[in-house]
Amino acid sequence: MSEAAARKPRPRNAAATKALLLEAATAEFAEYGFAGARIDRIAERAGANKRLLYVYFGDKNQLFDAVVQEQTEAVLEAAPMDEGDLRAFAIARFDYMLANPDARRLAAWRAFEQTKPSDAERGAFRARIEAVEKAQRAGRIRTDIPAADLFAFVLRMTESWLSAPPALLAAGGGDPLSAKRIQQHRAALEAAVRSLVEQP
Amino acid sequence: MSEAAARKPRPRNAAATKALLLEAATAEFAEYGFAGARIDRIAERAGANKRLLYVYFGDKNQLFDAVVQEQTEAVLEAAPMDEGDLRAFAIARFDYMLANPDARRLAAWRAFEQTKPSDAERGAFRARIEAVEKAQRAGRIRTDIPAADLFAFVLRMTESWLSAPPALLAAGGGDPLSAKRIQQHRAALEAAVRSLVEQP
DNA sequence: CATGCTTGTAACTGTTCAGTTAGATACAGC
DNA sequence: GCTGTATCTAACTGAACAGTTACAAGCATG
Repeated sequence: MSEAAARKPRPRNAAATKALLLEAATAEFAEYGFAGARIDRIAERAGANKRLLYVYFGDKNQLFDAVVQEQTEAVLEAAPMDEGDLRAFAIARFDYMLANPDARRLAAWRAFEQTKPSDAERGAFRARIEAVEKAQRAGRIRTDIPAADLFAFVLRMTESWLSAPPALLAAGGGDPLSAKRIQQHRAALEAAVRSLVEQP
Repeated sequence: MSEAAARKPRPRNAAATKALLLEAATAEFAEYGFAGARIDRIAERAGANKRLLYVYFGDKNQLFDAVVQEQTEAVLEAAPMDEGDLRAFAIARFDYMLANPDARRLAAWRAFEQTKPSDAERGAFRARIEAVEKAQRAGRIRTDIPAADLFAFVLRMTESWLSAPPALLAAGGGDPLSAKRIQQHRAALEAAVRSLVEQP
């Protein structure tokens, strides 16, 4: 019993433990991707026992799905697109990605891992494309490029700097991620999207 | 000896075997990423013995470096940028990525991987940025967006459709990767880059 | 204060993996 | 043909990994 007394079991709180595990998993998957992520490391990050991970989430795949779903919803909510305003959408998405590096990296990983998209995610994209189409019909933005293509361009442009190849960032002078440089790029993004979407 | 006769050892050709292994490794890393790639599967793909992989390339990390370096050089060569012509660059890069899915996936991987970029790669990016700056000074393209930012936008736009989130491609109607749709997007890319780079 | 369900832990298991060992076969120079 | 070196192979090894087992302790309800 001398040993047992030395242990310090964590206070019992299922919801809090589950949230800690999800948070730890988010960081782990963002850092290493799905294949590179380690279950033991996630449990350690969360300060929880590995077993609980299986109790709460099933297996590694389901845990990854849970992380992806939460992050996807957060990004979609953070960057809405009212009235097909691609410029506002781009800036909102850029700001969110700037504030949430894990979300940025998970988005990149997900593009790579090619998992089947959920109906909800597909629906969210469809709604955005339709909003762009509506703006086209209203004559607010150019019509010579299909709405889906226009949206795809803008989507990628929001990540152009923050997820640029390291070699590209290193090629320029100065610190590419200083607050000042980031603000400069943010202004560039706004100007670029404006030029891209306006009637030619 | 009865068994030995049944085996069919491959003809001896070090250079050919090495090339086969590199090709197989490229496909494997493109498909699964670094952590997901399997050494045994690479050897099997190449129809060569695993041991040779260690003889020719060292270990998994060095093999990955060899693949990345080869692919990086190929992409840089396929999409040059003469006179800071971003439009021609974008189309050339798009066409190359269209014809080389492995290169596309490896580029996506490299974009967010944290490894230190090589001097050669950094130099290649620097040369491209300088070409854009030169075009700016010559008054051929807009100057209100820094050359590096402009280049980063165009770089990403070349991958917007081919590496779009699956949910986005699935949201549109029809087959997003049919030859006809691809050509439509190619034209959209050309128009988009033109609008983006011209003097506002 | 007993019973049963929830939350937690440590130690274990079977498998898969990168990397190694020991040795066989082709081929070039003598 | 004999010998040494380069090329190739199958079988092995130790570590790492996802997932499991067996059990302990808290906590609510009678």
